[in-house]
Amino acid sequence: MKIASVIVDVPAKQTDKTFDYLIPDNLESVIVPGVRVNVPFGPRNIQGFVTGIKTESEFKKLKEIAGALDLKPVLNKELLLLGEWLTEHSLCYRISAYQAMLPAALKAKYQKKVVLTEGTSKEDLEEEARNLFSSGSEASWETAVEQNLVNLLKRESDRGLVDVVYEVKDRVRRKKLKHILPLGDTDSLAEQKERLSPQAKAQRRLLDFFQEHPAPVELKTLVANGFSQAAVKALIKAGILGEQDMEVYRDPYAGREFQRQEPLVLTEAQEKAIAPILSSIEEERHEVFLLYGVTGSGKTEIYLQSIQQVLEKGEEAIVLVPEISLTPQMVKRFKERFGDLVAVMHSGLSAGEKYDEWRKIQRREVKVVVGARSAIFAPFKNLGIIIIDEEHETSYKQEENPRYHARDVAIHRAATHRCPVVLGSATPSLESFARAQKGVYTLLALPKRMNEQPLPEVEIVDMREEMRQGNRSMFSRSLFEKLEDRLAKGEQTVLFLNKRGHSSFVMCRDCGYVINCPNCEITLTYHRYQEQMKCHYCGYEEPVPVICPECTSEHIRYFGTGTQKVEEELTKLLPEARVIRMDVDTTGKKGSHERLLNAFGEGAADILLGTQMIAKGLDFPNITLVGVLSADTMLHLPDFRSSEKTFQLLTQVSGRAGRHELPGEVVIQTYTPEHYSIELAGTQDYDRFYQQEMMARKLHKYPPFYYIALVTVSHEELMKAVSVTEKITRYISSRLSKEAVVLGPVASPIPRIKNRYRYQCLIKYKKEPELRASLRQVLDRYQQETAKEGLQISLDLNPYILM
DNA sequence: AGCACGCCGACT
DNA sequence: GTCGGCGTGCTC
Repeated sequence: MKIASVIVDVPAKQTDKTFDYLIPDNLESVIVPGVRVNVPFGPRNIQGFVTGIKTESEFKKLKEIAGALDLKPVLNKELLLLGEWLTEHSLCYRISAYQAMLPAALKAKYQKKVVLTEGTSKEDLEEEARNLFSSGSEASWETAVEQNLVNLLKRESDRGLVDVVYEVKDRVRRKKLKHILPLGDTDSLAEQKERLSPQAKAQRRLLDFFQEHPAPVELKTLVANGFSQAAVKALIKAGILGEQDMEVYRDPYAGREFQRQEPLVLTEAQEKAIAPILSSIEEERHEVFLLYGVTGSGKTEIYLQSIQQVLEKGEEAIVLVPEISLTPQMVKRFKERFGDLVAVMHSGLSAGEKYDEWRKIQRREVKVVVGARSAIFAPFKNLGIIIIDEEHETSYKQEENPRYHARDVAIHRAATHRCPVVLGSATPSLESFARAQKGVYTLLALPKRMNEQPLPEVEIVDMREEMRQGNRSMFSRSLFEKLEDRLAKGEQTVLFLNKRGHSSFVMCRDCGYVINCPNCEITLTYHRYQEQMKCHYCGYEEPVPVICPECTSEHIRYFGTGTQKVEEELTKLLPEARVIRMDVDTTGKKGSHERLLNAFGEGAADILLGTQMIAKGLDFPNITLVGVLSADTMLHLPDFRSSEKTFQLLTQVSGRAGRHELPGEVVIQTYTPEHYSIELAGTQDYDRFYQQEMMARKLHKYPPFYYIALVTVSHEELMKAVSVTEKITRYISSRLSKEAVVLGPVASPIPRIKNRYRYQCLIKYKKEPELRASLRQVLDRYQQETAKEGLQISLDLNPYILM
């Protein structure tokens, strides 16, 4: 008998290994590595992934696999290996790695139920237990617990009257639609038609139709074409037509017409940049390219034509974009070029839609996937290229287990497939640019905009000076004048602010009391719309205070500026201006993001006001002014990348202006105009910024000169968190070389979240082959306390958020 | 992670 | 003498 090795769906240290199961005869052909199975595990049934087949096991009392969930493996050989690599690389459990690689719809749902045993009727049970089974022979375990019947049921179970069963359910709902099809061939249809009663005109017409199209047709389509349901029903009853539920894909882009677009003629600069990529594709050589091109320099066309080449070779392509629902224009360009060969995967899709897109890939029905981070795991078999657009974006790093960076996964996969990776950006991450400088990546530069338009003129306004001149408004005089000017000319403006809500916090003017979250060490944010104070970390909400809780003063003031407040201010100052506001609050609903953007593109508003999310992708000819209300809000975050992020964001936002015929202008308002990331964003001088920032990183021993790893320990008791972090810090220090720097224990920048104290230890290192093993040791050492005493230890090799 | 098993104190 | 509390260790 054959034996399968299975990774079970229990994310825990002790179960992070394979378990062996016998393969029952009837499943022998189905059970291959990569299929999901149901297996008995202790007293319950759970899901697992088959990772290997063998004929012998050290374990003697093997159980049998209960069932297979797939007929075709959901993980191919490459992805199974990639999962192992990911486990090693990010120090997570293997099951977590595999689950991260699949759409959420393929995750198991568990249900615990009580069922009457065969031959038992509910009258046999004790009275209290009977009404539990009022609606049949089974009841959910949850309601049994609610009704306090657990003990009773245990007795009944001992008497053999009930059983407790564990059900593993697939979440997948394949969408099915009723289709109508002729049961006989065309000739028999003609025959049947003759036999119909002469009055049955409609039925005759229907048969005419099917004689011409002998394929299944959706009932809805028939009705839409003027056939009546009655006629269809009659023919089904007569046994001439049949109905069948057929699986269809949910298509998020259904009904959208994409006009076929042919490749554009490349500029000389583009030709020069694409040549090495094409030859790498041709020679099946793995190489990483950094495509460094200013906004509007035509990177996308290079992506498109590289993919074209890959498709001609019969291979496949993955394109990662930061968060695709944000860039409908990007999707459009891919669909226009490659039509139905494109699958799209992003967070705006429902679980079912994501699953359907994933299936198209699995069934080889598409050749290109355009998607956010997790699309890097697309189950293609012949990858010919991987493209990561806006390579510097932090959303490529997953901030929960497995904590992977899509760039690393991309390079790993591309190496196995011997194909190129193209990292594109106008403001590359320091890490990538440094690698390109060192020759690890190949640098391809597109220094000019395609239309030869100069980059927009940037004015940096010192808001301290405005204040001194008596301007207390949130708009500098210069920005306000320009706003009025655009309004008069009928041109559009984008105003950018990186904060949501109304005002960031509420403070008492008499005693200085600031309202904090009771569970987290963080100030509550005022949300005007719901008149609530909200915590962005734990979701805690409370009404806005009327009097100060500390000193009962009534002088409560709102500080900081949010998008809502700017909007109000705008309507006050420029009542005739039509404003569209875009932030998490107004784009929460599916599709609203795209709707708002389209409305702006069609000229439904003069001013687009928004947060981060409007920084990229929007490309409208009528935008001639971009205003950044406060450039320094993120500069002061406790994060060594804050300068880099500020520079990238400002450059990105500035690029929104004047992309077409009309020249653009940018106004950046700041309280620290002398800071190099703001000053150099003003002149759009990436190279000088790179030099400056590299010096700072070298000095403080940060990436790309050093790698970093972060250990965060959290516990309800402060002392426990501190002492564990201290022990860990000491242990790690003892295991590393003298070159490594171990900082800690220190309180996290957010020292308490959801009533848990947080301490951390930061490790900076260049080469420490022992580090991963040591960190695993740490997890092992504290495993019991993690399981029982509510201790949490999180490890992040290459963290992007140091909080 | 669940869950059973087992050992201890409080009770019909 | 039994019920139910939680600590311990296993799940192929």
